[in-house]
Amino acid sequence: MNIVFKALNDPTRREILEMLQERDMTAGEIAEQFTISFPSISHHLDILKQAKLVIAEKEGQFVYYSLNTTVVDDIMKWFLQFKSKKK
Amino acid sequence: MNIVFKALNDPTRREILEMLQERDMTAGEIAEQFTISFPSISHHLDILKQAKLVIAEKEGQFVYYSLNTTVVDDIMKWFLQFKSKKK
DNA sequence: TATATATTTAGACAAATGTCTAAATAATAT
DNA sequence: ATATTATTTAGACATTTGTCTAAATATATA
Repeated sequence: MNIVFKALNDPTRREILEMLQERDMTAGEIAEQFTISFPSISHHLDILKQAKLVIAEKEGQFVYYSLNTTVVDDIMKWFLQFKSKKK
Repeated sequence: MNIVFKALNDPTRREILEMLQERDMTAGEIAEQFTISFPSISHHLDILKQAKLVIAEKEGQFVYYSLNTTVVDDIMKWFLQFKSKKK
């Protein structure tokens, strides 16, 4: 859980997640959308991967990234505890 | 939104939120539950307050902290975008 | 007024984070 | 085989973060 919140605590990484919600993309396609360097984006992707928020699949020389929504479900469950209490 | 994810990115602060989900507590009561110093807890409470995740109300010499669930709702909405897409 | 209690503020410091450039790895094309 | 393209790894560096102790502020009590 810690690692997931850590991964979400960066605007670039959250934007990557939003992009991947639209369609799967290669590392290069993702990096093109930002002004920061390719290695920095690669590092962000690694953090998202560690948190299992994204899945990476190699196809030839490209690496396709896609969203892993099951972890999003887990986070949602954590937040739901704050809704259950009757006021 | 940035400030909220930042506030959530710490296990102590998340634990404070879970404690406040049970009942309102004073800064001192909260601090007692942890091994870290009072000033550190005070700092954590300040970050939660900045994110509007908690509300602080002074009563005499005590400061009561309570959960602000409306911000939790906003976060949930952000996560919901990842559920809407049909696969 | 002086003292005790509750909490925050200030300043220091080590560890973690986000960024960069340069180099390495891997696959494809000439 | 060599060059090109896609991506990651390594190392450096400035900024941010979480923690601490000491001091300050605010309220209540003797």
